[in-house]
Amino acid sequence: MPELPEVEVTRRSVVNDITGARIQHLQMGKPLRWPLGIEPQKLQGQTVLGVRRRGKYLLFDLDGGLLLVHLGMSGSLAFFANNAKPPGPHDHFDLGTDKGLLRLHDPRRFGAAVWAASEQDPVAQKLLGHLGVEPLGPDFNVKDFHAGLKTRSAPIKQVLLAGDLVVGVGNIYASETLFLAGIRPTTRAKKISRPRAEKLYKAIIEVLNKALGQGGSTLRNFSNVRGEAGHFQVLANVYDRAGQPCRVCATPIRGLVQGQRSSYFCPTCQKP
DNA sequence: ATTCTCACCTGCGGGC
DNA sequence: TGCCCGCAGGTGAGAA
Repeated sequence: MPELPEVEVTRRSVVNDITGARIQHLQMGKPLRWPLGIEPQKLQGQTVLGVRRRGKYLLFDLDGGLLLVHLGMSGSLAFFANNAKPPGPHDHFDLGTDKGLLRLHDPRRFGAAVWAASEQDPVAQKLLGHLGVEPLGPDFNVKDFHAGLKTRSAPIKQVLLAGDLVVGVGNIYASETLFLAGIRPTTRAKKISRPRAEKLYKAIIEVLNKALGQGGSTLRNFSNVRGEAGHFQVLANVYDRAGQPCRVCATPIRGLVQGQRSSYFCPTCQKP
């Protein structure tokens, strides 16, 4: 489910609720992708200092360490200021605090909550160390982006998804940004010229910001911590629109599979 | 070093 | 109605 916009929407919707909260209890459900890595009771009494985002990870800064949360494919967070229901069969991580209960709901359990002493902790570095630049941050620039593309022979769609050049672009927004840039998903990254790299660079920023403004995309069940869905999906130009007419030129959108992930493109608007 | 494939897990929609 | 299949917003590990 969640790509950068959804994770950032989640962060923004929870940061005021959780910042300053003192952890009172922690309850785990079924195992998630990775173990928490600490005895849950050792988090009791710690205070949440803030919530940051790195790629698709949420970083809860505690006064005694760091809690990394990933939403996987089907995860979402909910915050209950009071009277939360008991955890359901897909609620696998409950963080009870004096300000309310933060709950990770994740049917497929590809998500995770991982404790690390700090960002330099090997546990954190294993997850964050290889991540590329933040596309909505000050370090994202055309020059470095194009230089990075030049070193990769893989199809551009898969380079975007890999997250080691630029983070946060997942399966929906990869197809959408490539449509906006007029580049086919199969185009080899190193073949992309500087002008086209610049179009793609701008498209990434534009698409992610637009999705943020729509509260993200809700295909099945994504919502922010107040249970509100996103609306970007209805604005998608190509994602999940195989066979439907391109919104620009009416050519039927094509679908294909790359690296076991579906891609979508307009054969007229997007050039190899 | 980079690229590719697999694995993890559950639910849902489509076709028969 | 019910079963089976394929597919779903991610990503680390291991192989090639």
